[in-house]
Amino acid sequence: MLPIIVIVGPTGVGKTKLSIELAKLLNGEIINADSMQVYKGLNIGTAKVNSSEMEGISHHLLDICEVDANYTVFDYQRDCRQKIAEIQSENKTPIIVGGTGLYIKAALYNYDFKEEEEFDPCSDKTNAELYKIILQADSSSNIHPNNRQRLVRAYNKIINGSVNTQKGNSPLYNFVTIGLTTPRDNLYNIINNRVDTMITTGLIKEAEFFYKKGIRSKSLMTGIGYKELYEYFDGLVSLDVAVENIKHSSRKYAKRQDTFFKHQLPVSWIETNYQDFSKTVAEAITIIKKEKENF
RNA sequence: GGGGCUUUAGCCAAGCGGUAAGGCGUGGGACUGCAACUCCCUGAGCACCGGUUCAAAUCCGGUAGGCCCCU
Repeated sequence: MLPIIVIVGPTGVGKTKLSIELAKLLNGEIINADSMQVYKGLNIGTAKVNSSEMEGISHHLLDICEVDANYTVFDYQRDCRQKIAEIQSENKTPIIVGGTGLYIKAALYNYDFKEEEEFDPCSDKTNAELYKIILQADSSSNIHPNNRQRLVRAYNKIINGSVNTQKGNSPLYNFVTIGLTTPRDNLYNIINNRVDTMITTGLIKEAEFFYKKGIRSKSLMTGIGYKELYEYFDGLVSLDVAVENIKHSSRKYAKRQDTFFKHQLPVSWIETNYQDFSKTVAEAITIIKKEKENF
């Protein structure tokens, strides 16, 4: 049996295309690992695969919740593990594809999440106070004292009785991680052009549909492409500025993805060959075969 | 031809005699519940030449570029 195949890389490098080619060659089924593509209706802005591009390959964890749902890593970990089990029980190869590093890592490694009863936003505590409490509970914590979001999270873990003294770095599955990459300037060009294309192919309408319904859920207010257009609809910026902001957010996002994958996952990198994509596929196959021997 | 204003990092910009704020971008990094999130780190010696002063981006003179007004 083949190991699980994981395909990562910044937005726009060709992960989707590679995943489908590999699925065809390796009897695979694809599991989405993109935190925004789980939402129904966010299609253009998230560059979601459409049914004709799927070429008959089964895709999982796409469109599994409404835009106003509050889907998190906790849910993803559970759902992804379940899909892995299902696919493997049919003797097929799970191919996890996506840009959300945390989701992938939480699914594949021993990350422990517990169902939590209450969430304390800590509005009565300063960062310094939270930091102090966290250090007392876990002296190895490396959360920065300015990172309120993480401090509040860690504090809640403590009051829920699940102190993270252990770093989750033990993989629970056999898997190969293939990272697609391309030089930074090229990536930025691709991103900029892709945003222009999204705009001309209906991103504004897609976002406006939810805006008019008055929906300001997490997905729309944090998803790149949507949050910037909401500012435009709100009359805060011009359309041109909004589009520039989308490009800018996308570039920064791609950079953060690079950093995460480079340091948080055991990635074998391949530079995408845009002239002859079959060479990219062949390289991926070579890596997978080599890994298979090691198992 | 005459007069006034202006010139600080890739961009915006503070500084008004005592040894260059800040923002943006860029690059690097962190990462167990908003992760397309959140957070951290990262640069110049002040257009050029000369002068005054213990000390000049800051004052004076000249040169060059920019902006504006007059003839």
